[in-house]
Amino acid sequence: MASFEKEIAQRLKNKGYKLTSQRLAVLAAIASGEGHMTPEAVHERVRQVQPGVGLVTVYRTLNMLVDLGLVCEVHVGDSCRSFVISPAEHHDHLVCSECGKVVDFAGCGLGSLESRLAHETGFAIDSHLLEFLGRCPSCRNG
Amino acid sequence: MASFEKEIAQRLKNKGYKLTSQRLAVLAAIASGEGHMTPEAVHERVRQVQPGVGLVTVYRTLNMLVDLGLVCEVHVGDSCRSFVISPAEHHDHLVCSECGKVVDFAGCGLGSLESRLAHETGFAIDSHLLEFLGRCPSCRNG
DNA sequence: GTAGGTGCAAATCGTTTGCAGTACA
DNA sequence: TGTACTGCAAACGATTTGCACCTAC
Repeated sequence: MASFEKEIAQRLKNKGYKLTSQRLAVLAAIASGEGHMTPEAVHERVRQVQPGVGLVTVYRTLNMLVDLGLVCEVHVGDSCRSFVISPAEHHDHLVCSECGKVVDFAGCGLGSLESRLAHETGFAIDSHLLEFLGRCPSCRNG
Repeated sequence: MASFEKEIAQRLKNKGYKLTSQRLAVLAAIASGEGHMTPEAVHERVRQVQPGVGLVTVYRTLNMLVDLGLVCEVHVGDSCRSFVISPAEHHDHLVCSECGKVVDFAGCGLGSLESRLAHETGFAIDSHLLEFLGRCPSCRNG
């Protein structure tokens, strides 16, 4: 965990941000969650550790973390603005429609489709958003 | 256009909805737009034809049209809730990050990835959301 | 010591709901 | 003619902003 914090501190410093206990708490809250979390849910979890933290701070911190690439948004399902911890590299999401659990995966293999589309439409493609929606093993059995 | 309206009227009737001038205007507004449109933008365009139409009606109509499968949502980019005309079959989107133009495409070829993920993670995959973000030919040259 | 971060309350934005009048079937 | 649709205003929830105090660097 110490090295984790050091890594974070470094990334914050690189962008001119300061490392505060609130920011660590927000990050820890998201990291400890199994699935995507709404700002509200993050706030609730943060308060269990640091009761004084305001919802406003959670919002500000979330925006900062997205800017840093430490967390990313999930779109699929109910809420349009939920957050999950983001691995450094490009990845996509597999989301459980019942419990909200999120599994990351890399190697979406969209390269050839991307080339085909670029060729057919003339678009210069920069990025993509890919999310699968389904039911995770626990929810299938439950 | 007449056959277009007849088709729409039929689909509305099938679900027990009535065909009103406001609904046609909303649909026409979205259909005439090149790209994805926010509820606000749809409202503005509708008012150019029928000044009296309220934003509330636009919202209600959009929900109804999504329910009918006549329009669908776009997630990528700035706004989380924009709408485009939807072809009947499953399709995905290619969105221009500059002008907002949306191109539909079918045959995303995600079947094998889906099977692989289902096998590796144990998820029962129901659906997916795939959107490419890039710059369209006009915006590249402009 | 200073710039940036925090927390509160209030403002703001997007969206939905209640209700009386209106229009389609 | 009756039921569903519309439009207004008001309510509502989520997110942002202003400001005084506090804290990491």
